[in-house]
Amino acid sequence: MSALDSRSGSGATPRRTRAAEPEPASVTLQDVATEAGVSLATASRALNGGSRGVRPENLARVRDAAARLGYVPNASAQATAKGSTQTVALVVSDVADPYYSAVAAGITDAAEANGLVVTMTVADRSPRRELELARGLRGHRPQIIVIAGSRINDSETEQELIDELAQYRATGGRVVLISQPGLPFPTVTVDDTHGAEMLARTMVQAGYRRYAIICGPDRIKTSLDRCKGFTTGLRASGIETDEQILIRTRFTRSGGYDAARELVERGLGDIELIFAVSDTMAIGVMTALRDAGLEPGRDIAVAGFDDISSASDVVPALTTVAVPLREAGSEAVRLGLSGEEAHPVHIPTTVHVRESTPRAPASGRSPTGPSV
Amino acid sequence: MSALDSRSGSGATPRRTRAAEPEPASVTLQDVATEAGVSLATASRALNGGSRGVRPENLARVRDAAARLGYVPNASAQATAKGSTQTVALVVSDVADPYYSAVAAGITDAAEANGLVVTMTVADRSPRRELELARGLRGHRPQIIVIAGSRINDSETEQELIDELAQYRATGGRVVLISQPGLPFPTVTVDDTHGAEMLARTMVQAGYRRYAIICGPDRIKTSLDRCKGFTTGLRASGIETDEQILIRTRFTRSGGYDAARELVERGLGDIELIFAVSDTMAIGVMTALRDAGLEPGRDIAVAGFDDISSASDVVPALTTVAVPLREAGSEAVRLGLSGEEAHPVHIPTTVHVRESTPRAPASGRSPTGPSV
DNA sequence: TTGAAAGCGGTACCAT
DNA sequence: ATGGTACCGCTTTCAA
Repeated sequence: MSALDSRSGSGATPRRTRAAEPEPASVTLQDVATEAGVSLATASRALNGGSRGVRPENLARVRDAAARLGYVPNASAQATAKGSTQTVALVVSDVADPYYSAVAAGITDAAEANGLVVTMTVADRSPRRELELARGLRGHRPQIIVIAGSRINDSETEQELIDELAQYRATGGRVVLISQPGLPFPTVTVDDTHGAEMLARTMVQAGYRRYAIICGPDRIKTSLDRCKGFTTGLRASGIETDEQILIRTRFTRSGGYDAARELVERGLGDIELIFAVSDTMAIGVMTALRDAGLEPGRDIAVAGFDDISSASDVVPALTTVAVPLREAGSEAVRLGLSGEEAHPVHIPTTVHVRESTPRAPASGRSPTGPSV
Repeated sequence: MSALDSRSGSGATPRRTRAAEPEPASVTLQDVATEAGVSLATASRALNGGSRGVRPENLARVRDAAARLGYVPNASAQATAKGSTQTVALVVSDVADPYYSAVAAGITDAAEANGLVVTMTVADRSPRRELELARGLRGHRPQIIVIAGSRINDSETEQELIDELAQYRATGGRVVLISQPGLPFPTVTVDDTHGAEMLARTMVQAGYRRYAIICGPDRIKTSLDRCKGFTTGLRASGIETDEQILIRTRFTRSGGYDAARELVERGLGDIELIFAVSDTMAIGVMTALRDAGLEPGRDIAVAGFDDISSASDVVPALTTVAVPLREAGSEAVRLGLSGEEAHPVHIPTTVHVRESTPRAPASGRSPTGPSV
């Protein structure tokens, strides 16, 4: 019987001896070391330390013991000892929203590919909550904190958030923002402006000349950018300002509905295409048109932005701009890991032409639409 | 100056400043204690220990110091010291899938309400990956591990997964499964069977008598349950078996499309309503009908299951059964926290009647449909 | 190579 | 109430 009880003072086994265990306690590295007949340090090196400097024989011994005991290293203990974790923290506004869940998917993809685990929190579209979460997350000492939210002008909590994140960064953390440029941190943004511009150019090429543009409140940057981008594209294609009508409404489906109804009521005139700055709004537009007896895609064309799944399910399928949110998510992780203090990274968007905007002059089918 | 620092950064890093500026290294509880002029122990009690047994004056001192220094407790250190974390681990098949993102939303809701943070991982619909993740997650010692996946008969990894989870549970962890009954752990399931049955009854009441049922492979439990539930409902409402046609296909949109086309090709006969076991399939069905020159909702009724967002965007809006996945998620956390070794918890579903199944005999609008 | 031991940032028991 | 201190489980010098 080897007398190598190196544990704390007492000669008794550290674990309970005979009493019934209320809590089994999980296998520790020390257990593995003992089982393998090596020291704690060696066991640690064998299981982690890259196995460098451990005699092959011992290496095998330790690995065997670990497997036999079902040992899993305690991540928290590793983190305290090393001073760094293997996690990336994510703050989104709402997981159930396809926009954010796509981003989250991209982030988990990239994170897992790098051996990181994602801790996800939901800010519920509240800047204050976002701040609280950032603070709490700091306690977990993640390698990266990614915040994907629709920044709204709220300078009050904004400064606090910046301070919080700055403090996190000061201790070695990396912050990456998604779609909320203007803050002093590396940012990944979707190229809304350019996407909208390309859509406009494509529509003009398809033969449309007179437009109604339905957008949301200007303080929502996403909406503003898409709106501006679209008009820029029209102008660049030679469409005059007096051939465009601009309507401002809520950034929701019913906002789109109401705007389209208003449009119909005051007379569509010779408008050929209605562009709504989000697919959701565009779907509201379609509904309103139908309710007014107009058939979208036949009587009047409609286009949206985002390429949500409904966009291709709707009839006629909606022409829109696909936003690679998943890529935006992965890119955020990449950016965080790379340490670059890069300028805003722009994620390109893609125009998808579908049945809601048939090629105006010709009578053929839509020329580009990939899926229906 | 006490020379006991052998850390990497050399002794140059001052442990405390004389005035009020934060340090480059992150603030520790010891820093706060020193700043407040109390012991580590007291600081710990003041900041956590429930403030019981700390003189109000010191309590304030410590809290002030903490705030001044921007102290945030190190979650990993707390976890190692306490032996338990404040996290719930979630394994989903695919975050981007609305089904799972809804579940995830419910879980984060409930978790955050209980002061827990969620670590989310994606199994990518692979049972093997699910197993690996479960193992890795165990290392984080979460309070609960929730697995939301579509269990498929894969007894190979299944046993390994059970072993892994059992080991986790043996050390005090809680396991909760969502929608994959049959495993020896607390489970939350959606009441597919009953929902389908209610849908059938509702449709019969609405006047439909002859049905086609399109379902997926029987090994997908969800599909099977819905299929069975529907036929049970029909039978209970007095619909004879020879008034039903059953078609088996893939559990996808194109599966629905193909099945409906086949149906049309071999003659719809006097079929009045097509029920597809998922909305996605139902949308495929609608497309196929249209392609065959039939107008869904007018020439023939269509119903689905899930109430995905497209269901209400499609025209005509799809009659379906809403599945409260978000509630299923919250319920899972509740179940995990409660410690009940409950029988499977069933989450009830709700029938939503919309335009795709107009009340057959009468000519009025749909009687129940809440939203359009 | 290997083991002993000093932490990492906290918690909690034990005297005082 | 408060401070001293023995851990928690693991990493990483430092000597041997």
